[in-house]
Amino acid sequence: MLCLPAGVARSDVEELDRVVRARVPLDRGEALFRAGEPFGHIYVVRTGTIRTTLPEQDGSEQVIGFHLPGELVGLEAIRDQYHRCDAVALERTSLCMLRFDQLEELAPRIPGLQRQLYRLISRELVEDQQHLVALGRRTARERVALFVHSLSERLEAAGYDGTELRLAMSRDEIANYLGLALETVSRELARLGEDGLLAVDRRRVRVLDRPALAGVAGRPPSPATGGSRSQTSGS
Amino acid sequence: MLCLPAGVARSDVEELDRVVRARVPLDRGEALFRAGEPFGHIYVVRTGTIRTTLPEQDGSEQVIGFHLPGELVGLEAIRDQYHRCDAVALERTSLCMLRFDQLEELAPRIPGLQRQLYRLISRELVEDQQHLVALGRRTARERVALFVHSLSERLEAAGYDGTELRLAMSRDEIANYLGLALETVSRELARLGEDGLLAVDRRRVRVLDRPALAGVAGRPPSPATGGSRSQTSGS
DNA sequence: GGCGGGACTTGACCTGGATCAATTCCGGCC
DNA sequence: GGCCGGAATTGATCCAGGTCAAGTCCCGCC
Repeated sequence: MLCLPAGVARSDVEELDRVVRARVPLDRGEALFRAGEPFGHIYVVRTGTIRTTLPEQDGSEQVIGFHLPGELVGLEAIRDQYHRCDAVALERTSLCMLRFDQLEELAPRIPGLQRQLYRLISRELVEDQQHLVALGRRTARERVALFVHSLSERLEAAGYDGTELRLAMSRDEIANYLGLALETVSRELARLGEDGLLAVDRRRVRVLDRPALAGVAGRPPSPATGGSRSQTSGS
Repeated sequence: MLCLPAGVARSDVEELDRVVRARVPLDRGEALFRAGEPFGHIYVVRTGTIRTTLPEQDGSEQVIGFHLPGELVGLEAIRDQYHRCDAVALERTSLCMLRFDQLEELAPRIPGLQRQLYRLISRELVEDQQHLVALGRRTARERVALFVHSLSERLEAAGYDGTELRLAMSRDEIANYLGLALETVSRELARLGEDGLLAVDRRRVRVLDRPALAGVAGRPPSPATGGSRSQTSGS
């Protein structure tokens, strides 16, 4: 039930509880924070999905990330002590809210907590980098495949079934995230369906051929972290 | 001369010196680390430029970032304890090499150091997010303008002249970074020159009209951190 | 100082995905 | 159960930028 559980001794639980100020429940569409608000807490998603967007000066928004259970939200604000993006719940979502100053003070004193915190931060960095790869010179098909594949992997990492996804986000939001038009996302999802990699029914997506999906996505084939090159299955 | 200087008391300098294992000098083209190598240190750029790239399975590489003086390199490796990108010097570069485990142990004990570390990490996150904005549905012109503008700002943050840039990276690397073809980068730089925003001479770029550049880049006009919307200057 | 080669520029053409425009579908509500 | 509205699909056209193809320039090296 804790938010940063790895390797934390039972005896430290009550100390941690001081930091975890609250379990924040949000309804679909509610904001966790908005760009410009002062920074004070970081958040861990427990259930649900948080979308972060960077407001553009022309009024539009760039979707920066979708945060799934176990992932952190709000780190970008540490630098300047105010939030630079909006964070909104895409569905009923529950989060842990951690006072950052207390966490900072407590983390070094609890074995494993500091390390766990660094790992989670690093994970966000890695997530952004995946995103960068998706946006840099890849075809629409590859982007969409990478998106679904990444969602699938992350849901599995959070203990969910990674083959049976219920997308919390609209086509429009996916398109924005991937740097595509929403029509293109729709078309490419349909095509991945026709090709037998996915079964797409509105926001319900079933991964039918994980290796082929990973192939199209341009991701290493498996949890096998070897160095061997391998072919993408050419549809 | 220190690498993480902000707010660190003089008396702690020698402790810090234990952590700073070495000043690493790299020649143009030399690697700081490669994807797959075990993680042990993080690095602070002192002078020069580091390029980080994520290897793709098809053998190509996605340029993830350019790291300028004062910026951190190697954070992505904390998560899995091995590096997932290549880091290479684009010119003669000098870095501080910090043993991460010692830094972890020391940081909480030196007032200001921990906070400074968090800030630098957060900065990397923010930098990646800028990059994401650049890649998400922007025109080639906007991307290139944003790139130059961001370089300019960061160089100024590092104490350099932000109007007189010497690009350490090739057109090809910029193109990869921005998700464009190198010919397009060349053309758009030329166009920004024709329009009087920049003076471009090979790798020498002078910023002639900063506000207009920021406008094209879609960035808020100035260091004025108000909330007021403002117009982009047309052409 | 001349030579070779990589980096950059410039031009012509072509295509992937954006844009515009209906149409369908589903889910909530009365 | 029928109606309404937002979300998604599907189709037709168009264009920004990719690709291909010459040049040109500069810099290091002999």
